[in-house]
Amino acid sequence: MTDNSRMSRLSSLLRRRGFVMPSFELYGGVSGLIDYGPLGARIKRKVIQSWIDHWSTVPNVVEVDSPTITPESVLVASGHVGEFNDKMSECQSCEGTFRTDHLLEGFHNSPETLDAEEMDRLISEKNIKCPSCGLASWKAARPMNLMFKTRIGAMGGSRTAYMRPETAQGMFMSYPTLNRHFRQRLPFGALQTGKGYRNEISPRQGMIRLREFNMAELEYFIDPNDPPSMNLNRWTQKVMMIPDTEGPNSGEKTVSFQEAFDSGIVGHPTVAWFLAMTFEFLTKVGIESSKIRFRQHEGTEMAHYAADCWDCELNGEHGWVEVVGIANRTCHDLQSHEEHSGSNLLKGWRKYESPISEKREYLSPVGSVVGPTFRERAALVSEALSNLAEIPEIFPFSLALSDGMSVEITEEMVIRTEEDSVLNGEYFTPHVIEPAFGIDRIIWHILDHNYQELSKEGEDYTILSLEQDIAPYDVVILPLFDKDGMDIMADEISDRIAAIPGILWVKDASRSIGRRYARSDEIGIPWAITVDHQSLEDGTVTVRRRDDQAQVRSDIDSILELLSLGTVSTLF
RNA sequence: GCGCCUGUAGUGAAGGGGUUAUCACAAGAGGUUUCCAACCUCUUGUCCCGGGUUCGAAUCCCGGCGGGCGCACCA
Repeated sequence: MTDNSRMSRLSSLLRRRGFVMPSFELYGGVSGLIDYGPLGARIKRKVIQSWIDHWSTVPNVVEVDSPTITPESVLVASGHVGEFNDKMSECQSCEGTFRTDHLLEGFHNSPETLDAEEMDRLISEKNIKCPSCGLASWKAARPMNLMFKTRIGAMGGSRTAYMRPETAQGMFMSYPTLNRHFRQRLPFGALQTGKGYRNEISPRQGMIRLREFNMAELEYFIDPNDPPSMNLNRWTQKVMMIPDTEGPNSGEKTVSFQEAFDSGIVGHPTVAWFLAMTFEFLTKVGIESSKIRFRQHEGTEMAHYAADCWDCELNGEHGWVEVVGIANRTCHDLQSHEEHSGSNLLKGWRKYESPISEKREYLSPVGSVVGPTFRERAALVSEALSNLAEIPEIFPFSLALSDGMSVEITEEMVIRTEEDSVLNGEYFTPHVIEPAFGIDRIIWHILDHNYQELSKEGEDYTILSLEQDIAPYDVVILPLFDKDGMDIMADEISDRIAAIPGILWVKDASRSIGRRYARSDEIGIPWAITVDHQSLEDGTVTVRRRDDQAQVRSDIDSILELLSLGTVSTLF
């Protein structure tokens, strides 16, 4: 089948030149898994490095690294196991698929607690009909588990585990370490890049829906009473924002980040700041700003952990695609981990502006009287005494215990005590603002937005106008002819470039010079150094700029210096 | 997961129950050439996998795997 679309030409290029290709093709391939080839792997590494550098400019952000294999208990607490174990029922006549517990709503108090067999029995007992075609013939309910399950330990004592569906849980696990590292002072954040896994029902669209994918996430822990904000005027561009259509600001807006926050489109100052930071990052790595928009989640599409979420979407050959989610996860994760683990290390400390001193009066039980009088219930009496809101003036009085009984307290059972307490602050569970980036999707859009199909002297011509920081090579070395000493000089220059840290080069000496320029333009090498006859005489070479094919001649020493500084463009 | 379409060198395609599967581009070696895919010679390399039908299957049939689109799903 002939497919002449721009997307298929771009995909062919990516495969042909070694950017990305299907994995395990020797054995037929596996859908949802891709390889980055020699050029793609370079780009991926550079994008991730740019991402780390970008977010590391935020004060109090550090990098961590945690395992991809995650014990089940962690993901039970985070809610992923529950969310992932939904049963699905499929209609036999129209093939509509629905969550089984949703079908059973109204027929059972807590349908989500039933197992698959009970669900199926209930479905047939109640003669539940398909919402789309109205018939009642269902296939057996099946669990839809989108996590890859595995076991830690080979033999009987092994524990159930899953490949992580997000890197975030690793950062929550590190919270006590981070809190200590930052000396208990919020806000602070941890970032992590790495693989995440989702056993998608039907991966599609090349690099867009993968089963194993590269994520980059930042968990920024804040005091909800004092959320950090930034001067948003640093970013002047206007961007498209689509607030929740059910919310008060519905309708597409084109606003600056400052305007978005001032007008309440984005309600949270830290979220607004992160939207702007996200925009800045994407444009820095070569995403076209006109193809960026932010869309707020509807209440119904919100993840189980989020109170508010903005997606950053990019427009490309696949339409608008979500590439970043900026979620206010509130205290959901830390609180849930606190409850499930019983740890008390997942708190933040909020110091009061001035200490609160409190004079408190209470009745202290006299053990030698209370003990013998109430025996095994003495502890309940002590507890009830310390919980008394007001101290009775008249004895004896009746004291209600937590077991529902009351006892009579006489004067000699207690001593009236006064205590001065000073409260300097309080513990609370920090909130988390999380920007989560899908690196593969971003890479696809970098390639898409920079893939230029041009015409040069009547012929098709392709340039990949990658940013210098993202390009797979910084420079290509081209001897005009591979002889007469030009070959030797090219090798000498290559050796000197190889000694510059962080600069990647490639030499190409085969076929005509025009063809070699075309080859390097096609894979996005920003600069070409050409050694010609004049080079042999005076030590100068030409530098060619990929994007407009302009050439300047300069001596090799200054070119190498500019290359190491990343300022070759000042030559033009 | 369902339905429709689909799978031939690195890429894009043509063909097709019968000797050795075709073309372009790309790639490698050599030649030529004083800066933008030129040209000449030579070279490498392909029918997704498994089963069936058949004297014979890359071709027909079935299944699997992969890809595209639609439906469903999508933290």
